[in-house]
Amino acid sequence: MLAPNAYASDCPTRQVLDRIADKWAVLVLGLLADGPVRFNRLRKAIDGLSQKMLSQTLKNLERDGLVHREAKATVPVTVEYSITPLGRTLSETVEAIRIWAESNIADVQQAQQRYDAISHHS
Amino acid sequence: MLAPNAYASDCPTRQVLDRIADKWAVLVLGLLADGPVRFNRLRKAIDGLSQKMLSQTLKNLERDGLVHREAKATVPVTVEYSITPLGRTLSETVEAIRIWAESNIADVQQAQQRYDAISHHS
DNA sequence: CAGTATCCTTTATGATACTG
DNA sequence: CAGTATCATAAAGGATACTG
Repeated sequence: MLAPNAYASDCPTRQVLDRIADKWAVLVLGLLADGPVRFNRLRKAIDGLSQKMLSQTLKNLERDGLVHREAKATVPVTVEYSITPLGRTLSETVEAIRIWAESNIADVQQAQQRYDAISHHS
Repeated sequence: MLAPNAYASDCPTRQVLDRIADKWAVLVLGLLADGPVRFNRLRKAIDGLSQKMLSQTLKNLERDGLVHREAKATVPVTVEYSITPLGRTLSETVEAIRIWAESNIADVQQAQQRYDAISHHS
């Protein structure tokens, strides 16, 4: 069996990478990892996320089998999004990235200041 | 000490997340994790990556202290990019994502086909 | 409530040409 | 070789209005 080569553009792995390389998807998945959340609640929870982008992000995540959508026949309708088992396995590795970011933000910012100070006229 | 909240737009952690949520950055970092590589070699190694995007990506990675740039005074000049210790710690967690993608691509594709089959007129 | 549809602006990216 | 500069275009995203 051939190992996929993520450096080739026609590799399906890169499609997955592209989806994950989506800041909204990462943040949505992170929230859903803690339990089911309704549409508007997600929207309010993630600062700067527009309705359009949320809708689009959720649709992609659902299509990829990472998130489950359940509409309840109330009036008005309520829709609950939850993470799937597959999505959960992904969210765990993505969580590692968030933790890295939180742990190393100081180093990164320091590097940025050094960089900006040395000519590299921003 | 306050824990950063990645869901707030003004959180520096989200800046890091945004950088990582960049498919080219992920791919470049992945290649550099295996050893130093010159500019044009990187360009050829990553399918679909234009000179402009590579240049931009490398500049960002360097500014964040994740990648080191070293110009050698040959004629013509050769520039070698290498991963920094900080970059290496990140690349290890990012590598987990690539592995996830390669391991689960089949499930994702199957989910996509199911999704597309059920109305959801693409 | 949970979206969709449309329009419009901004941003990202590609192509090309040029330089130390 | 390793870029930068410029222009053109495509894609992403926001605002607003509307719907089941």
